Amino acid sequence: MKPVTNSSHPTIRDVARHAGVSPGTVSRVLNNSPLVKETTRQRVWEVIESLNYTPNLIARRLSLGKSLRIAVIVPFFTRPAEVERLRGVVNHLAHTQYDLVIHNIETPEQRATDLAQIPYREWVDGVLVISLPPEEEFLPRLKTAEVPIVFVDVHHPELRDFDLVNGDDVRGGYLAARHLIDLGHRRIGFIGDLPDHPLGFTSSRDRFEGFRNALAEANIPYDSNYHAESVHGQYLAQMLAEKMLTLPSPPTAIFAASDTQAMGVLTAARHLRIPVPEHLSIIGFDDIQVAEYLGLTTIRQNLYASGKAGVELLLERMIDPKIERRVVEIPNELIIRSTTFPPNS
Amino acid sequence: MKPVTNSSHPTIRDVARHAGVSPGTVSRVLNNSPLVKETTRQRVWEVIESLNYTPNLIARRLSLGKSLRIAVIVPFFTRPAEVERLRGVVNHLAHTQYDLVIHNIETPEQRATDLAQIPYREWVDGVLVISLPPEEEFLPRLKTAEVPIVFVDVHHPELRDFDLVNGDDVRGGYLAARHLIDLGHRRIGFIGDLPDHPLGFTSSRDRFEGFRNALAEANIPYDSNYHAESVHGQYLAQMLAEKMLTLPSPPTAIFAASDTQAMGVLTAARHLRIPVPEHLSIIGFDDIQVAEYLGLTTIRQNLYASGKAGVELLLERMIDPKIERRVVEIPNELIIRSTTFPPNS
DNA sequence: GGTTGCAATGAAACCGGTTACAAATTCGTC
DNA sequence: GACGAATTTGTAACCGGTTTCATTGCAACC
Repeated sequence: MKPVTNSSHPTIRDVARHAGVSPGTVSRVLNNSPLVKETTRQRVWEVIESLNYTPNLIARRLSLGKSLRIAVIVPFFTRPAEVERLRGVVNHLAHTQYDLVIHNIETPEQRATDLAQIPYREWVDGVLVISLPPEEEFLPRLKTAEVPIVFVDVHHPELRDFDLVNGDDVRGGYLAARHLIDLGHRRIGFIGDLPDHPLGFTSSRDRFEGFRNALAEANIPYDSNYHAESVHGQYLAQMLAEKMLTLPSPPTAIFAASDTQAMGVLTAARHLRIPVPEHLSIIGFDDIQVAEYLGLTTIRQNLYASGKAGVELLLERMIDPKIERRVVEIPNELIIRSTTFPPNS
Repeated sequence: MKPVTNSSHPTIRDVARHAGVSPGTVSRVLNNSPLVKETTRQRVWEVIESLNYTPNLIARRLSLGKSLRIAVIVPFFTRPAEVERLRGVVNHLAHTQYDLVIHNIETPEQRATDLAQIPYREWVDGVLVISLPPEEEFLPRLKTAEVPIVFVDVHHPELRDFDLVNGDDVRGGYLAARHLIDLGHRRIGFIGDLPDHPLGFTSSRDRFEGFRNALAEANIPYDSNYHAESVHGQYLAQMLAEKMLTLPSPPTAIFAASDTQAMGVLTAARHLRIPVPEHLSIIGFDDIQVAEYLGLTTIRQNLYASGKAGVELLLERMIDPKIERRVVEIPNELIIRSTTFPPNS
């Protein structure tokens, strides 16, 4: 046994030398191969512990041809809803050997760069795309990517071949409108995002679709005065709401396509001194954390569960790429709090 | 020139073969070495592009002995304040060749595992520890770690050897109290976290210290009735506030050690029908996103800047480990909104 | 024309694991 | 005690880059 002269970290060959075996045997011990005699296994473990040896993951990756890493591509990851999804991802991944690399996307250019580079075996073993519809031109490349890709919260007709985790925005919008209709409202406003977001988000549009379905079902005609859209944000929603609420015949209820926008509507009502919910009912979407504090009636998406489900699908597909394609639906839920009430007739 | 028979990704040797040069030369071209003739460089680039070659980062890491990766260790990364810091980190890192791996910590055990394993050269090239004081027993190990470590928002006397990025919680607490005192308040309550948090957070304690300093400076005696602490959370803060506000001589103003807790105080006031700010002033800390919506007076920490500064320090130290140790202070700022007002005497 | 010197390139070792294959050891049986 | 089979171990190639060192090619100079 030579003394340890190496000041840096010991390698598998150091361990082998000290234990009087070959590097291959040490590798087998580390990987719990059954092909090692019990006494040898113990001797090797003793040396490993006495040397404080830890395997070099990078070498391991190279030799295995795997990166042991998963990328998640997510827009505006500081938004409350995305954070909650990410929490599901991170916590589930903590129990595995995989690392998580987060790619934050805020512009279409960033998305193009990342979607183009990521799906190569050398970089990551799997990709989770959250809330980010791919551009048409990238679809062929994604379909032939060498690593599995799972989409979470992405509604796009061309994703028929991928594993998906989705909430049903159309149904969520339906639930919201239905709730207002059931309370007796007939003049119901909608405030959402612009339908042509540069990153192609569809949730607002889909929620509106469900909203319209519910209205149609109840024979309430569509009134374009009660329909307003703008770039996502609380303040702009407030502006739209103030305009809508000062119409000659204002709505008695407003469905906002997100809780953030619902907060804008709440502010507008406060400004105009319209009592909520007595004279104006407001319902949001997402159930972000502050919604409970505000007593905001909303549609809850189980965001944590959607992140977790996404990782699970991805890990399973990484193990066996041939399993049948699956679609997980995360149900929406109506959370009734104190901003909705029957109209005062 | 042989045809491309290899279905998988081309390697540096494929490029070399097609360009009629050696792998070493291709590597030099890729790394912009000046030791390559211009004509050769062009020929190699042409082949690289025609083959759609991209270097295998893992092999590169192994060969360079670097992981090209940075770890950030952060507790409860879904909390609004941490998210905002992370945004500073992620966005700044996007321009570099480094990847980010996030380790979410929610228990002391997790912290122990991660702090013990991470600082080895094989795993990461640098570590950013956010809001997480190390346990005493780990300090020696951190001091002899092989990779640079930068602490952000960690106040601990034993970190004299590390680069630090900190807000001044004591001063922030002072600013908050000072504001209330300047408005004329004399009966001022404090609601914060328990001083002995399992993860050792110190911010609430420090903010209280600044608070007491301001009181002492104004000759306001300390009254333990006006001092309450509990586990972090909105609801528990509400309970404490309700108790404090039903004292025979309740405070006219309350400083909450976080905006989350300030929201609990707001709820308490609403329950007890105490008008804010006319009969009760409330000031928080952090300036989380919803604070603006609520009109909450608070102390703003520039969280984005602190995350960004942390990465900058880390990257600089990774380039040159011998540079002088630095401490960056992120100033706090009093944001006056509509929950503070002179007491009605 | 023969050196000298420098720029450009190639060959091969190396990073630290994994693994196919060959070799050695152990075991059971006759 | 010898034999074959089963078990265990060693050897060496390999993953795909980087880099040291040796070598080549070419121009400049005497």
